[in-house]
Amino acid sequence: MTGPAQSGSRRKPQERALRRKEALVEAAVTLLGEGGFTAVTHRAVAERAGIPLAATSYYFTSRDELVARAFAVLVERDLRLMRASLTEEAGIGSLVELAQTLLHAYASDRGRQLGLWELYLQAGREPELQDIARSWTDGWHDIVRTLLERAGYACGASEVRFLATLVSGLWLELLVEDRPGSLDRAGEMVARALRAISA
Amino acid sequence: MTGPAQSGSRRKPQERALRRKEALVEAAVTLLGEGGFTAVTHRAVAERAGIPLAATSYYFTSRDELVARAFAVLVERDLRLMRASLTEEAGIGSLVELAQTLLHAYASDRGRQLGLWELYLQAGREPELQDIARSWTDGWHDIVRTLLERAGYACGASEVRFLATLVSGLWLELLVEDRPGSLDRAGEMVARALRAISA
DNA sequence: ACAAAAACGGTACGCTCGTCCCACTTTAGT
DNA sequence: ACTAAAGTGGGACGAGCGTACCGTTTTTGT
Repeated sequence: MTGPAQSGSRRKPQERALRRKEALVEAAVTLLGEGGFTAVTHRAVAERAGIPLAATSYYFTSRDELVARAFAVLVERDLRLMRASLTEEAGIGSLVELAQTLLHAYASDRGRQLGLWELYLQAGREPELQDIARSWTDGWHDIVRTLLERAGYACGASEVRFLATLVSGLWLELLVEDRPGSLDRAGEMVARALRAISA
Repeated sequence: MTGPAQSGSRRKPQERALRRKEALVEAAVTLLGEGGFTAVTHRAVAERAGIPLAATSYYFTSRDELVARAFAVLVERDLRLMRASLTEEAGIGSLVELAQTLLHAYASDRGRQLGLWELYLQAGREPELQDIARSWTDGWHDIVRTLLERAGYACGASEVRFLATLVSGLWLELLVEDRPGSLDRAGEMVARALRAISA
């Protein structure tokens, strides 16, 4: 029942337990990408992680907590991945190309991205997810900021928001309806936004 | 079981049946707004519509079909509402004010909007919903186009996409995380986008 | 060594879900 | 008037769900 693992701990948690808990979150993340929010069930997660069913209730007091944890991990990982591909390719080509690289990287991981947006949207209904959703937005804005700074653009908070929001919209539309030529048009729009900022 | 109501109909459907089917869709729309995608169950819909459970299976071959129908209705209604508030207020103030009016109207119907986006996102996984999702985007673009034309802006397909996508992103962010001052910042960004277009 | 706490895992409860079955009533074409 | 189709609705089935129970094993502080 109520797992004493994460509540009032009078002893330090064991190492294997931490690994198992991590494995559960990992399985939840995978399942979220494969089948969306509804696919993340206790049984599916347990089976995917190779761990008995009861363990999921032991490590997480509820399914919501497990989902929230998966959301947080997914956001963190997403931001890290974005930062990584950003530092790698900096200075190679134009910002537009970089944006396309980012968008392309996302398209290769469609299921995971859909799951992430799904959880983001869920945050609109469940206050417990709000903070994570905001941290995603904030992190993304930070990335856009450093990107603009590095390229020598003027970037107050307003400019950053402008570009970040546009790319988010672009990216979501690209993800849901993948129409032919969307990528090119996306690049075109980013270019237009950059012109608007530099002016 | 398999309802012969919508398949090979050798007789014309009865009027009461049509009303009931409509009532079911209406209930589904409401429930979607209240509790999101997962709240639209056969039982909940039937109860809300004041109709026995079995009827939901009679009129719709599956839950997915019911949800898809609700999605279509929601999109159509949403576009109509937007067009309406658009013709009403045209010429009153600036485009920025108009955008704020639109965004404000949406905020007043938060649950419904969240449900709509939820279904839009779901379209990324279920091909049956793709067409509806695209018709939403297309309809929205049309609205932005007439809006721009009326205000005397140059509006090729590129300009329309630019503004429409930006506002979509704005709008979603406003909906999920409602941070203080978001509305003002949204107006600011729309103004910037319009400057970018007119230039 | 020994208790206490943590970890473990098989199992079961209670519930809700989508869907189906089937007997019944109403409607409409002839 | 008759008959076949359409409509109706109570009930049930099987599956999957979140979660709790509880005896067992392992770890840990003393």
